[in-house]
Amino acid sequence: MLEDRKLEVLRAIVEDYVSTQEPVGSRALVERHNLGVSPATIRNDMAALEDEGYIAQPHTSAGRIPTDKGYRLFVDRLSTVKPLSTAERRAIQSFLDGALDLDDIVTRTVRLLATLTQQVAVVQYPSLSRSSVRHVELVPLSTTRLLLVLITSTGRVEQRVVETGAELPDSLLGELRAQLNASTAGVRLPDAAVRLEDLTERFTVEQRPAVNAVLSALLESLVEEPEERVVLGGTANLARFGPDFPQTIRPVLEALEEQMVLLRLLGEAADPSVLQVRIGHENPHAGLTTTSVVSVGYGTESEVLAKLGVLGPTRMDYPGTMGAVRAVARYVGRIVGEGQG
Amino acid sequence: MLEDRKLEVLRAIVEDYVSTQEPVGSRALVERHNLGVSPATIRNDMAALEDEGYIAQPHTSAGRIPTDKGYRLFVDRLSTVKPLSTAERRAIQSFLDGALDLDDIVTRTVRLLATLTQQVAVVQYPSLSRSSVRHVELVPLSTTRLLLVLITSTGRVEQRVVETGAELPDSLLGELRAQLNASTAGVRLPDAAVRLEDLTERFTVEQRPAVNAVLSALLESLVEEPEERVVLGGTANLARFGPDFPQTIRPVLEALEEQMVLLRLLGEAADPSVLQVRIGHENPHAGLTTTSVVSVGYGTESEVLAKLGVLGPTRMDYPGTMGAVRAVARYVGRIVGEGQG
DNA sequence: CACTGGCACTCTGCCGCGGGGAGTGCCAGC
DNA sequence: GCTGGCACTCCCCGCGGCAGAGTGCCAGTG
Repeated sequence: MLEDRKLEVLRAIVEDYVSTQEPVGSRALVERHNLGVSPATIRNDMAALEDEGYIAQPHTSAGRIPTDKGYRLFVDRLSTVKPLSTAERRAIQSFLDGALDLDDIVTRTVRLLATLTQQVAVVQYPSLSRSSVRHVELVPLSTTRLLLVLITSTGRVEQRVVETGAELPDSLLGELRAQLNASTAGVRLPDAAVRLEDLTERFTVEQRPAVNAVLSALLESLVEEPEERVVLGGTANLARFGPDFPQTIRPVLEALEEQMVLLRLLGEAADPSVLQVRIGHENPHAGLTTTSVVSVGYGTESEVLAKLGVLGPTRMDYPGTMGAVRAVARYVGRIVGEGQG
Repeated sequence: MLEDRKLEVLRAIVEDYVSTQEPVGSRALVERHNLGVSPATIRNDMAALEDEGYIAQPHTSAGRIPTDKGYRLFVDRLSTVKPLSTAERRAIQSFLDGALDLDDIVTRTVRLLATLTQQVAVVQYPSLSRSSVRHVELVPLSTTRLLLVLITSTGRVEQRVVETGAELPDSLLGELRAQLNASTAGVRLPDAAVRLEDLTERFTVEQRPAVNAVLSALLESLVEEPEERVVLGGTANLARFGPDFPQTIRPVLEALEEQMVLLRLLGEAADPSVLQVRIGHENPHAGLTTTSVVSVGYGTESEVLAKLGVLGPTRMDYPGTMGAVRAVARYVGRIVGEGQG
């Protein structure tokens, strides 16, 4: 009984603090939530919760605010993901259905997430390594330079300029193009890299330098998993961060400019198909300790292709945000999945 | 003599205000700049400048700050573009020279501009309409869908999924690909659009629906000049905007999320090869009235391919910013120009 | 034993006050 | 036309006091 009420108190504190953004005291707590006890009793519980590190006082004789640990408990045990309203679901669908190509899908998704959650949205492009080769194209730019274009099953297009060193006649180019496509089309990117290995031998010694230049460029595109691109939106919502502003927002904006940081924010979940919540200090970046990240993978049923998520102040509406992130991920996954066929 | 000194006073006010960010008074003015007169004299000049609308007082008995009109005069007649130091020039060069492809060039440029000016940088991708067709590629996705890839002379790649409606056998696909390339390769984009017009007639009536689907998709890519993409960076520098923060930064962040707004910010100069400065209310966007934009076109000697620029508070170092923007534009123009060959 | 009401205490936020300082406008004088 | 001087205005800052909110503790009660 006692333990239960303490948890209930913590839940109430989190909810009130999230909605009012002000430290919450014992009196206000009993008034808003109908816990059937007096403020004094609540005070005892609060003292205990504070001892255990779930809440804290900004100053003596102020109300309590949740700590990161408190939010953690709230997310893990005291809340359930809030499903979206049907109106919201319909809005998501109609907003995403008009998308033309991959760029468009990603752009729309990031906007959608941002407006839905009123926070900063982050969407990663579908990963190369988990998609397969659709087509490889070689386009001559000059006698010794050509453009290598790699098209993947997710609709992504990678391009790269290759210096062949030696001259590359059209006939050879055609042959090479045919060979490349024959041995890689429909194959997973990492596997395709393997297939390239013995391709050199099918060409004459004179041809090899140029061929090898192309091959190694393609290999890099395939293997290096170059720049896993990340797009973000809704930065204007940072303005809602709070009054202790400039110090808070500066490092966040800086962090958001670094692709690497964004990738790490989304990354590293044991099972990426499960909603992941990183709260405050749990984040892998020093500038984001007053910030929480809600992220999840998206893709087909069998596979996660990339991740998306939302970033906001630790004091955020976790159930709502988690619901929105999960719902958007499902829709996007479905759409990207279709493109797979 | 008198007029000259008044201008000198205005110049001094702008410079001091930019560096201190505080209203500047008559005493401080004579101390820092060695105008050979007394504060009382300066006060008379200031009163005149205020009457004419070049400066204003935040409150009675405070110093003066420049108005938009004051900055305008400063930029037009009282300052010269400040050339970069050789160290800076060298840094620009080495930073941009490592670029691999067009994406990379643009990304690096935007970072460079942001760090150089300590402000928000905006770079537009080289325009399609001024470049020419390098290659058109058709890649089958399914029996009735294919991916159209357009590669331009600036290294840009446009992709689009086409629903052909009817089935499109490989042989026809090859024929169509050949025809498309034959009639458009090396041609300016708008001109290429014209060349497509009579292409339909070379195919049989049964083939035409599918062919036309492809043609119209390509036409759109060529003509519509779809999404002239704009990239920005250095948003963290918004944190330096000032203490009257949240109200100021919010609309700016919102404006920066709109591609259309960014385009208009850069756009619409009579001669885009000349540095353009938009000060405060001169901007075409309501949220950016406390903001100035310094922009200029970049490209080859004969042609402007796109624009880039910097956005910051009206209270900015105009000579330095203008110098940096101009220098970066020149280097980028040179690099993009090389790719033209 | 858990809960309650009461009480004393602490700290914040806010208001009004007053002085110092910076800056101005004006005027009389050189 | 420039200058020094002077009175005036207004902002900013620190101070003290007061109300309010919240706490911790304690003694009392079912």
